[in-house]
This record gives sequence, C-alpha cells and structure tokens, in this order.
Amino acid sequence: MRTLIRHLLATSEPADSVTIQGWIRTRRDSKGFSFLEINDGSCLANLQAVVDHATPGFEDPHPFTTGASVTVEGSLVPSPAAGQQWELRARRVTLVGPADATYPLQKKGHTLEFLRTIAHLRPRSNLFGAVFRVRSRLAFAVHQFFQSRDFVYVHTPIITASDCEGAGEMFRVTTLKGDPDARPEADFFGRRAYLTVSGQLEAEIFACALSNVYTFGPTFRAENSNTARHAAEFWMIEPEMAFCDLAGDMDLAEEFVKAMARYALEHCPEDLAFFNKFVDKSLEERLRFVADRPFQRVSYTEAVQILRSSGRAFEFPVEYGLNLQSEHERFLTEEHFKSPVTVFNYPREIKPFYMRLNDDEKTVTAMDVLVPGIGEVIGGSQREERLEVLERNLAFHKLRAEDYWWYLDLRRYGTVPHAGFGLGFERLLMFLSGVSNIRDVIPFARTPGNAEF
RNA sequence: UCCAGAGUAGCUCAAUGGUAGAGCAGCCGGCUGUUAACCGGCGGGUUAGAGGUUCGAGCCCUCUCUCUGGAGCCA
Repeated sequence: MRTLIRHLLATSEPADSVTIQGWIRTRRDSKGFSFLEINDGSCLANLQAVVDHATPGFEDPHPFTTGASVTVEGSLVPSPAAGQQWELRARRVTLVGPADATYPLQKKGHTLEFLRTIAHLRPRSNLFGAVFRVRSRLAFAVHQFFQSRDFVYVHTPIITASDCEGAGEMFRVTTLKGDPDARPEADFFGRRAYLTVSGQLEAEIFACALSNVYTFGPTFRAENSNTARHAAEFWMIEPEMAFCDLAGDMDLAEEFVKAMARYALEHCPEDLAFFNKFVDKSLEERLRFVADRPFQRVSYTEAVQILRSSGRAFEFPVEYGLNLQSEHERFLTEEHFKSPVTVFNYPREIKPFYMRLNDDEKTVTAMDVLVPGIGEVIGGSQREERLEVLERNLAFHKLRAEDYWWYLDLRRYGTVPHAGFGLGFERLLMFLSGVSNIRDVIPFARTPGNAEF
C-alpha cells in the first residue's frame, strides 16, 4: 500500500516495509547503485531512494530518467549522508511510465515564461507544486474563515442576464448561429445572456434573507487587459453582510487578509520558505507584519492631501475627483504608510451606482484595501439601502431602473443597511506567495489570445 | 488597447554586416554515498515568420506573430 512522501519525511522512526509512487526528479549513478530523487507532489521535498543495480526491476537503470513515474518498495532508514534525514533503501523498483529524452522539464531552473508554455507539465516543478498546494490550502482557509463566522456559502449563477455594474466587458453566452443580437428572444434563455462579472447583486439578495453570506467562484471579464494582475477568468470571494455599515465592512476585510496571511504562515511553512528563498526574499517578513499590525485607514480626501503634500512628482495628476492611479496607491502603501492601507469614502462620480451616498452628497461609502507589492486586493462598499436614493443613483449613472427591478425590490421590502466586498483569489495568492504574475497562480490562465490548455 | 524591450540548439544564453558557439539536458564511457554530483567523449540549428537593402544579414529596414516590463481598466 502506498504512503505519501510527505508522511514518510515527517516520521520519527524507521519503517521496514513501505511503498512510494511518484515521478523521478533526477537520478545520480554511482558504480553499482543509483540515487533516485522521487517526488509525489504531497510536499515540496523529494524522497531519495537508494537502488542497488541488482535490485529487482532495476537491472537496467537507463529508463529511469527525469520525469518517469515509478513505484519503489523498500525500507525507510536514516540517511548516512548529509542532505536528508531519511532515505528509502529499495528492495523492488517498478517503472510505471517512462519519459524519453524529449521530456521538457530539467532539474535545472526554467523561466516562468517557458513553464507557461507547458502548463500541463509545470505542476511537476517545485515552484508550481508549491503554488498549487498553497492555492488548495488557502481555498479551504477561505471557507473556514467564513463558516466559522456563521456566513452562508451562496452559489451565485455563472450565466447571468444582468450586467452587474453597467461597466466591464462581458463574455456573451449564446446558442445562436448567426448574429446573436438579431433576435435575442430566440436565444437559449429567451434573452441576452453573459458570463458573470460579479456575484455581488445576487449575494445581496441572499444577505437580505440569511444575514451573512459569501460567494467563492469563477468570474469572467472580457477586458483586453494585458497585465500581470488581470485574467479573463478568475476566482472571486464576495462576502455580503446585512445590518452592517462601512466600518464593519472594513473590519471584516482587514480581519480576512490577516487571517489568510496567518493561515499560510502556519499551514504552508515549507512552501512559503521556498517562495521566500527563490521568489521574494522579504515574503515571510511581510506576511508576519501584515498578520500582526493594524492596517492604516484614510479617507480618499486625506489620501489626496497626503499625495499632494508628498513633494513627489507623479506621472498622473493628483486631484480631488480623479481616480487614484497605480503609482499613487503604491506610494501610499509602500512608501508613506509602509503597511496595508484601507482608503474609503470616494467621490460618487468614479464609483458604481449601488454604493451608499454619504450625507455630504458628494462621496460614497466605497473602500479599497491596498497592500504593498500588489496594490488593490479588495474593493468594497456599504450598499445603498434607501429606495429613493438608489433610484436617483441609477439615474445619475444613466442606468434604467426597470433593468434592476428585483434589486430595487430588496429596498421596497424590509430593506436593511448592508455591506460587502470583492476580493480576487489570485491576487490574494500573489500576495501570499510573492509570485508576481497572475498567470502563475492559476492552473490554466485565461488571458487575451491564450486558452491553449 | 497604448508605450518600451525581446525572440539564436530541448532549456539558459553568447556571437564589430564576414566560417553560428558555450553551459546544462540527451547519448556513450568512467567513478564505492551522491545532493543542481563529478570526470572524459559524441550528436544536436529553417537564428519566430514573410519580404527588403547588401558582394555578403542572427545583426540593418518593413510587416506579421509571440513573450516580457510599464500604463489604462479593475479584482
């Protein structure tokens, strides 16, 4: 029966008879015997198997090349040489699947660009094994965070007829052959349909019934964005809380980011140490900092003042009423505060219709969480719960109220103050791993012109 | 989408407009415990694609494609 390498390496006692199965990372030959470094993906580390050339199944060592899959039976013993605590003394070796000389992964380093072209093999590399183990762990941590706080997990639809914000390019879903706009009523759903850009509006529906809810699922944007931080398909986490204001929303956002940093440090130490060594040498220090220290909070107005009095020459102008640019956000979080920053109360003109209008009638209860190295990871707000104000907001943003009849119904019947935010799971992973390209934290990246795998 | 840079062996990279090369990987051999093992030998090229300038182009020019960095949009 097979034992995962992770468990064998964590053991405290020798074992007389164990079986491992995995892929050969490298083979080193000596006279009469060979060392096989075997990895099964259960952890970053390999298990070294020592195989005598007389071992059954290993009479010819040549097919046991990098990339080949093997089964090794033997005894786990303390290693007499430096470099590893345990090694497997083989009694029987079976070549499960050979890998010939065209196997593209080598034991030496590859560039991330090259590995992206072999997305079907890159999980077998140290870096991507670590990234996707951490991704899995953190997905679990997301659920644990919300479930332990009595949030209800809502599966919002992937196919939707509503354009959440009246902005953002959407992918069309249609079964029509010709022009889908010619007769939308003849289409599969009897109307125009798209892939969702956000589950927020649907999450609000459920928050106005189950109190605290969250979504965690794929989201799609047809924007022609070519950056290291954007993908056409990504996973978004969207909590929504009834009877909650902006302050409570910011509290939850901060608590969430801290909890994720803590979880990674605690549950993925081996993979994080690898990132810290090969990807970002300040990663662990930064995560501990984020986990321990309170985030800074400034209003948009204060942020503009800080930027204007910084004496810094920015490429883009800093002026009340304009959106903060990447360079401005980076200055605030990386240089001025040197800490995650939550910026709140933005001018209503630059934010969507559903955000709650403040008493000054100029700003809305928006908030963005900025973190060093990544920029914006969270965008959220308190939602407008007053029917007549929401109707005015729709008009202000030149949207048709009849398209949002069900959304307005939430305000007609038992409306409550409520708030929530959206967080890109991949951006969170970039922050927690130090990996700087979103294409490298998602198994199969969907970006403009790229859907090979 | 805009600006800048890049594309040479399976991989990482060299090569004043003048004979395309190295390391690693692979193959063959050596080595009694290796750790990105080491030592010796061998094979490996439509220089991203198309066109142009030139006696001669990997190198200069034009277009296309791809990638990278930055920007916009955002999560």
